Amino acid sequence: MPRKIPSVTISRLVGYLRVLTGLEQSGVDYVTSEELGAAARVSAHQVRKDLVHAEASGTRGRGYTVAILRRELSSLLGLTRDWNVAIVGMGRLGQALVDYPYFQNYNFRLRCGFDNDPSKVGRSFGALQVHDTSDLAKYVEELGLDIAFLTVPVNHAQSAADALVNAGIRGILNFTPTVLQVPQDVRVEPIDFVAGLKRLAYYLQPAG
Amino acid sequence: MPRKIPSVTISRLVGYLRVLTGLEQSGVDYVTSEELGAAARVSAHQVRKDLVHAEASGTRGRGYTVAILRRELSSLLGLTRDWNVAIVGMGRLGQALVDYPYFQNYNFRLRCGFDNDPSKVGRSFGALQVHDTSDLAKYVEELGLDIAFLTVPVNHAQSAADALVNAGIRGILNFTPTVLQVPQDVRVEPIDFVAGLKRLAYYLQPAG
DNA sequence: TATTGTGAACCGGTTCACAGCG
DNA sequence: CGCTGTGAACCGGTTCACAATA
Repeated sequence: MPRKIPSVTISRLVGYLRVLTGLEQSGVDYVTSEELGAAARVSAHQVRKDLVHAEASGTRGRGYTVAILRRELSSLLGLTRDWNVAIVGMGRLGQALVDYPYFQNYNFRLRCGFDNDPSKVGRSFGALQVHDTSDLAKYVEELGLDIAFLTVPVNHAQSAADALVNAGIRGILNFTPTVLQVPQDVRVEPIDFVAGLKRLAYYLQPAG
Repeated sequence: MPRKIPSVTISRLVGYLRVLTGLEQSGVDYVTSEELGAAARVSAHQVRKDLVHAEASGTRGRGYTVAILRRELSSLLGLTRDWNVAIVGMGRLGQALVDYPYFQNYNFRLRCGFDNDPSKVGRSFGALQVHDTSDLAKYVEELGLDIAFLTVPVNHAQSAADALVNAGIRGILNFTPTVLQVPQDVRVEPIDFVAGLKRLAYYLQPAG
């Protein structure tokens, strides 16, 4: 029974997993909470608490076994099964995401793109075929789409999100600078460049 | 004297600012904490506490004056002055950011790009000229660069960050899936697609 | 009367110190 | 002996109820 894990812990677990993947590729066998924390910029205390939360365990006196811990976190985070992904909005950003190289690992499968611009529908970008947004529900069914990258212009963001929800998509990676209004059973992860920039601006101020 | 504002509050203030900008463009004069909260998906209590933190104030019985509040938040967040921005790494993603339309508002000025690929140095993407990464310090000085978008391949991310820090950049919008190690006086805001996706995967699991 | 502003209570994550154990 | 695992203390943000006020 997976106890409730704080969302901020989930974020950090994602970070640890990345470090572990690197370590495993480098042939490292064991990590201590100290080392893992240094790489992820988190205290060793925090690392241990997080890992207990995740029901992962190490060896006292030696540390955590990289391979085992990596597998445990992968599984906890749901990264052992395939996830079918679509790009909604094939503008500049959507196109750039088509061959963004870091999705390949981790079983995220880019299945298709959507756009409502007739000049794009039917085309392909790289290996990715573009369908008409009005056929969303059909392809969600056909390809078993789980997740959408939302890369439409801001003013279409909410209506596109509504369409996604109606089509049965439950996970949205929201690249538009908006707060989407979605039902509770739909999860939105914001990827907000503009918000990030504004936060930077605040902290760069002399008195920030 | 600006008291210490929690970083999570800063993030929400950025959200309120966005809503306020929209409201002002729609010609709305007043907002209540209730309305502002609904739009930003935050409780009205929270909105009020945050705004007190930000030393912004409203009118009892009526709400907050949109124009005033917008100005107060803009100023608090450091968005009244210009910020000079460079793109470091002119790959697919860097190129897509060149004409990402939502930076234009808010006084963020894209000044130039950097790359170490000779075939890109000297070229322009849109209006953006690309310089050699080894000339970073020179252009930081010359153009008064404040902020860098880091869009290089992962394996170059840390060394590029080091170069940025040495050149005097104090704010980095980190688009690479890595945790950068930087001095305390440098601020990094992560924009991490892959981490976002992994979080989605976790929450989309049946028992997530 | 409607809505802000705030002190107090609450809650939950973080830190700490140390016990547990290989 | 070294490092994990954990109960307890701490701290800070969130929630709440209500007083203040336009």
